[in-house]
Amino acid sequence: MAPVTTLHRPTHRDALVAVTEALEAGDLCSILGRCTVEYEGRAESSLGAGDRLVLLKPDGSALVHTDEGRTPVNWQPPGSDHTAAVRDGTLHVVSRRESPDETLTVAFEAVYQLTAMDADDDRELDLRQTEADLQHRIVDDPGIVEDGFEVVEVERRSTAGAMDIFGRDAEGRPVVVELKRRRVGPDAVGQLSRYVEAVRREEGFEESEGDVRGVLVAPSVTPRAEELLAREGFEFVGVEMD
Amino acid sequence: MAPVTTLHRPTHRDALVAVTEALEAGDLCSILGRCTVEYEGRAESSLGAGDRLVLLKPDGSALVHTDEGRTPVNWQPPGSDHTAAVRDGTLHVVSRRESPDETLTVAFEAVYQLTAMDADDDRELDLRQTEADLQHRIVDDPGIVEDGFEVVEVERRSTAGAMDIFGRDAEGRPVVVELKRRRVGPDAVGQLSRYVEAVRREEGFEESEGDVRGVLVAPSVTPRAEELLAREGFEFVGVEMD
DNA sequence: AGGTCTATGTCGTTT
DNA sequence: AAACGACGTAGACCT
Repeated sequence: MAPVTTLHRPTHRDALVAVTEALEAGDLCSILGRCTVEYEGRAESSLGAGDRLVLLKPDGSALVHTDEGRTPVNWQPPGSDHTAAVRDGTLHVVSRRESPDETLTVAFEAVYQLTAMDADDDRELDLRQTEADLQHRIVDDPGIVEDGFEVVEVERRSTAGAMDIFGRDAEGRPVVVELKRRRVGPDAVGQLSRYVEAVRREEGFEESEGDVRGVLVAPSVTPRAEELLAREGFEFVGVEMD
Repeated sequence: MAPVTTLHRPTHRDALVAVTEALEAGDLCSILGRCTVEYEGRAESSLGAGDRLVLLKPDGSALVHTDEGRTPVNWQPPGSDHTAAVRDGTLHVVSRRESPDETLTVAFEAVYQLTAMDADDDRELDLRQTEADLQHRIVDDPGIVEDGFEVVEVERRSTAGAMDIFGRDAEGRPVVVELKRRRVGPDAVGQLSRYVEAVRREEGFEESEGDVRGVLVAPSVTPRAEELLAREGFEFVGVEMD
């Protein structure tokens, strides 16, 4: 039934009790208040006082959201330990993790509202039009790459890593296929290049079945990527994602 | 003073009024409730019913958070248009944007709590230990790269893009420096490689001042990246970020 | 609006 | 735990 308990403009001491209980209970805890934020870990940051929403999750995530942006100004990843304390009469929320050693400290001047929700949520997101979907489509219909193309192996491993699709063209030449769900830049060409080079090094293809081909399959290419493709002698095949 | 107004278990019609007013007023709006979520745009997704926190920001961002993860299950970037409506007696929140055309639809079976905050926040995040900081450090003290190194140009542009630092070594040979604030993988070597190639192509360095050198400056390198560096004849210089 | 790159990227998967 | 790559990446900066 998802009980939700709310405190309005609680004293810092009452807020402390409520946060502690919410963390104990495994509740999703949302705090609206005026706060400063310090972070130290992989990098470090300071944020002056402002009105923000702080979200503490039972999995150890912490998020500090301002009134702008999709991305939190500050955060802590899942697996962190949240603790609350009152120091100098003000509420402090600290989230720590080790490896890497990182600490997020939120100091509230004022707490406007504190809410704890016992969230009931067992549904998982069903996401379509991913790169994996494109891979499956090509396995089902290799002609998407080109006439006569055959899939030999998916996620074939090499010293350069796993390539999306390894196959053969109509003449039996080895083909490395790199997939992207969106318009590709220079980085994707670099990736394809590393795989093709690895296949060339690892197997004596040149003499037996012809040189290794590289094919990039994506909705479109940027100009710089196109130039790189041409320079490396690779090809591009356009696909729609829907 | 950040007025915060809260509704507890409002009717869907009352929730509609409150959301609409909050969006009008430019408030940060947080909704706790049981909902399903549909997304269609660059990809598409469905999410079954569960208890979540939905955050609507005055800049047009929308976030749907479950009780797990740093990343929202679903979202809409800043610049989207939020609208609310009651259909079949239940509250629907829709966030749309064009270019790309994307729609997020949140349908509430139940609203546990609805909060609007007139957030006052003009402070910006001060972030340290970024790549830009490393760049400044090297401009101030080029010896970090190597003895006798001189910075010629920062963000020098080439047909392959802007390189972090372009300089000369003690013998006057051209050096392309690529910076990373953390341990680097194969992609960074590819980047360096593209810049070095561009410089080689664009200028007749080989004959006049010797071959173009490539140096990767970062805290550390992964094995695959190290192998690539060696193969391309590039060098690595280790730095601490603190 | 599109291209390119950084990020405390995060997240999943595999070694 | 480290490595590697995908992500509806987001965000910044530049053309």
